[in-house]
Amino acid sequence: MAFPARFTLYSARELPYNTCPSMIHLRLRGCNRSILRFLKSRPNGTRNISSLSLSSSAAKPYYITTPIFYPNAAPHIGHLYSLVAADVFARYERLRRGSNDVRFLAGTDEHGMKIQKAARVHFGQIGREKEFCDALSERFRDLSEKANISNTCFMRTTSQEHRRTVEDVWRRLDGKGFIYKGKYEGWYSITDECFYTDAQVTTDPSGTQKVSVETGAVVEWTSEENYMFRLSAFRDALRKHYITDHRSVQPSQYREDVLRMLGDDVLEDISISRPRSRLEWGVQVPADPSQTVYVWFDALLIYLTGAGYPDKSFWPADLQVIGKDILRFHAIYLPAILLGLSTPHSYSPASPQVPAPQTPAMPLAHTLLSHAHWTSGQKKMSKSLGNVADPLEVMDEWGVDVVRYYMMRVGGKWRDDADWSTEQLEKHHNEIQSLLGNYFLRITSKALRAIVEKASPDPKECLSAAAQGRHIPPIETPKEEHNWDTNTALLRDVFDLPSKFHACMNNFEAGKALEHIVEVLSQANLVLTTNAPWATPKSDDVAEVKRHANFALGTRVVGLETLRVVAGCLEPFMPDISNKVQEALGVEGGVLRLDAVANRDFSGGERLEEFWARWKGMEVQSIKLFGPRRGNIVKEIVKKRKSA
RNA sequence: GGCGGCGUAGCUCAGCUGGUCAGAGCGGGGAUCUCAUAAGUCCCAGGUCGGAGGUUCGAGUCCUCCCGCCGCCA
Repeated sequence: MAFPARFTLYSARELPYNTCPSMIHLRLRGCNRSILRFLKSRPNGTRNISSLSLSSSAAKPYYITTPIFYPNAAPHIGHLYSLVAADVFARYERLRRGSNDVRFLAGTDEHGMKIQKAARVHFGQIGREKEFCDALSERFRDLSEKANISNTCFMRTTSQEHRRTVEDVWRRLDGKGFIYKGKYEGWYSITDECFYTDAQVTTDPSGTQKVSVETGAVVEWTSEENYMFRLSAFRDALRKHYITDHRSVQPSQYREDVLRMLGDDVLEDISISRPRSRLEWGVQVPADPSQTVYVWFDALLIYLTGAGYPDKSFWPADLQVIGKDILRFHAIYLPAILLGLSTPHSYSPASPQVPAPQTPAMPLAHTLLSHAHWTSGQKKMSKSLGNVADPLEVMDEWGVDVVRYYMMRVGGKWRDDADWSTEQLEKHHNEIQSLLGNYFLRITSKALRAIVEKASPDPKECLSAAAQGRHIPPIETPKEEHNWDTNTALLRDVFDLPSKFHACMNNFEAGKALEHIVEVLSQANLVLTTNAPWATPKSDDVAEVKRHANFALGTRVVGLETLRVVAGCLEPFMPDISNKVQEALGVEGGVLRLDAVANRDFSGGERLEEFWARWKGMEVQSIKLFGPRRGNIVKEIVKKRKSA
């Protein structure tokens, strides 16, 4: 077990990682991909490592989270969407930092009534919830692996360490008076696991029972003792935070939604426990065996557990990707809890609003990225409508990267519900295949290479000439058939791409970032057609033939450079495709820092010059980047429609 | 019921503080080159910018009302 780097056990328990059955945290310093590869090659892969952090700098690692999924339902497109969105930013951050200093949490939310009930139905006996969850949770781990999500840990709310987090947070809040015992009354729905107010229930058509207006679930009037959390005490502090911090919630419309939620008359305290008699599958309230911590309180704290709580070296989260349906929990409840943990004061009725501390022990997450949902046929996906797409199947059929591309290209604006359809998926498959895959083949074709062999300059000269608007050899009035201006224009846009790309990603505009990439690729295809470097020279004159060969080489090298930069930017979105291109171009390791992607002045970029040099006479292998083009699905659908 | 948002070419949508704003992409139709294992390129959309009023020299762009969707809250 020779390890090329030092590692330290991160959890309190001194268990060697290779013998621990389930929960190990490793913190590896100064290590590289080979360790990850090594770990993944082990029989269990990374599965018995619940957290792995690679750290190479003193700065706080970037911490990004996805929602943790309730595993009772099968993985669907929405889960994949959250995962991919977070993965794009995780991978982007690695590129930007030029290191793997990113902690990326995914996981499952496993407590609660639904699971308890389902497990009992499944096994026909009680007490086997954990076993039940093990299987369910695995499906989400599979989804993440299949989709090439680069999460560094997969946390489950049923883990021991998480229980300790929940208990500790509870005690601290309780110690400061933010938790009190209250009587809770309302219309309770067992299926929805929540209480409704009078206005939220109605009598069902048969007139025999009350049901929830929203879900139609049967409700019954229930009264019980609960522990309450003083959410109301944090309203002012939260409002201030969201008014001041414009990056706090993205896209901005959701920040306005949050402010609206906080702007209502009063922020009600919320119930955070359930009688244990009804809910056993959950964390027991410290020092009160009759109550179980309510699931959402439990679940939200996973982000702290994932950050190593009570250790704070990863906290706060830099980015929390969530669906808009859980905005309230992440924008109000969790921050209120964090404020409660941070404040040095205890609750006092005399000053019911708790101010946010100057230097909070547990700061709020920097940014919440809230995304909309996927619909199908403009309707919510639901089992009853039978319009639920299976993400695993879809990835099998279309390829992981194509699905990722589609999701981010269409759903990368985050704010509007996007419609999922095979037609659209096919269109986007064809789009990227043509723009990138086909362009790659065009640039690397044998025919073009044959022409280029007669050229004299080296790739660096070509790029330098194109960048500066020169011709090789120099000429006063270039002929139309080999005018380098098109190359110059393309190269300028290629060099502009990374900064545009950075600007978008920095604003969490993934869709727009992809748009810029698509624009460059479109232009590249156009330039290639315009230049037609494969055309036979119009004159037999030796100098003309030579000039043409040079022009063809210039066009080809600018094309290769376009591919290199595009592939670099595309890496967060389509990691596999991107790496294929980068490997073919001779970009070592498939990793390229974005700040090194473009080197406008052609000086000091040693690495760049290295692979440019390599392109001289290099056989960049023509490879197929995508699966076969799909042309029939749309046509068939149209046919059906016409005949119907 | 309250608050907020949306309604622009067949589809998906751009249009910031009112004056080249009537657009892009896709689909569809036509043409064309041929380097491409998967093609590329060019041309073609006459949509009363949901409807009705109003402000203004001038409004998808501001105001009012109405219609239709969608969120959040009650």
